[in-house]
Amino acid sequence: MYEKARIGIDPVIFTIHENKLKVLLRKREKEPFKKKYELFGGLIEKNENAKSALKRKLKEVLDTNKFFFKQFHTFTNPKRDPRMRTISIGYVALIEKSNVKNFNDWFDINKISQTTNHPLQTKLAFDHENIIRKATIFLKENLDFFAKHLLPDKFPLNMLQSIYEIILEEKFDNRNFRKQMINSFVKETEEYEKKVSHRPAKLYLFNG
Amino acid sequence: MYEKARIGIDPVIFTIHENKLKVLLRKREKEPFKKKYELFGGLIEKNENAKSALKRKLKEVLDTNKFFFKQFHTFTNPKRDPRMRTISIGYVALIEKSNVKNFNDWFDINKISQTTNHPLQTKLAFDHENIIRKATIFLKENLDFFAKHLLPDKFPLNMLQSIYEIILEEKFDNRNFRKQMINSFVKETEEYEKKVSHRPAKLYLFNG
DNA sequence: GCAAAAGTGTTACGGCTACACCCATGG
DNA sequence: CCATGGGTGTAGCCGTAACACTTTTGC
Repeated sequence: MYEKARIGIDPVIFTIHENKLKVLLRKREKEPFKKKYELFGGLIEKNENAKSALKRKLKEVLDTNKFFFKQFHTFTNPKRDPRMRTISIGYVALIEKSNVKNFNDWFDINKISQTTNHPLQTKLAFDHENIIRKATIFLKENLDFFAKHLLPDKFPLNMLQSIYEIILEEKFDNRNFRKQMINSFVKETEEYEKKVSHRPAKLYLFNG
Repeated sequence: MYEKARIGIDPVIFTIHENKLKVLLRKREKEPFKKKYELFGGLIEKNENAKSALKRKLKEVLDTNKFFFKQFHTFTNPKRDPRMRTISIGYVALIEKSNVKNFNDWFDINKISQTTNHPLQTKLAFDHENIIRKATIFLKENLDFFAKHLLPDKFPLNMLQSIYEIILEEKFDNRNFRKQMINSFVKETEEYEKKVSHRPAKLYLFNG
């Protein structure tokens, strides 16, 4: 016989800060998983679809409407929440760092997943470590489409390169990287960086 | 306040038959959407995850365990089922045609989506036309990984090429196609096609 | 004038595209 | 011997990779 379930949404919220890929987490104050870290999830309400629930939750958590998100996988293990059957729709969410109010609760992705080797002693609540792992893979696979949401409208090409290098954990040749981006995704503006104590960079825009 | 929902799984089951990409559908016998066609969906039961529910359902519908499937999107519109709130996890499922028992209920994908231009008069129940459309896009985008599940273990290269051509609706140069596949996905065997009234093709296998 | 980061051009290589004819088998 | 589909090689082009020095600004 079928069983009804609560429908959760779990956004894995990423930003780039201090040259690290970071995820927003909070510490649980109640059981289960008291004092473990978790994603800022929520539940879908009556007459609401997942997208609206997600927007509502992100607005509440981030205190802005300036974010991007995309669904990547739905998690349905019947024991994933020990209290009550709850499935969760996983989203990747991206916010540009100048829209972030404070960086207290943001964690370096590489500091989180280093616990992966200790399956019995995970730092994270529920299946959230798994959700974050899958979200990170999804982010890497789709970086060409997602990178713009981690940048201001106008940005120096080297900032774009550094986002690729941080997320893909790989260095790129500066000349080749510029050529590729100009050929496919970005175009130059007439503006320049300001107030930097070195040669100011030309600013670029994403096409389309 | 949150609302519990039924959790459905909706596999879009594809095969290649008579040089067409076909989807398995059934005609509804009851309201709502009586006499419209629908996917062979199901509901997740107690203590069951989506993957098990899907396997159970596919086994029942296809009368075999020889199929492949992959989750691609979850549909959550609160009005998608007029009877009761039901979200649905969409899967692409693939079956090789020699494992199909009969082809009565299989529909050419291009005959289904030609109704897309008439939004007020869809042939399909619920949001299943939308689910099929998204599944088809997902199949196209991932064909390099999925093609093997539409073929027998050992197959002629030209059969692989025809699968690419049917699904992507695009012709490929035979020499170039062979070189690419041999370089990346397949290797030859020592076996040949049998009982064909022309030069028998060498059979190939997927790597790994 | 020094520190810091921006910006730029060329060559070599490899992969991709375009293209047309011969081969093996059954009937 | 004919019909049917299987199978093959090469040359040109294009994109990618490798590589190091000059420029602009603030201080």
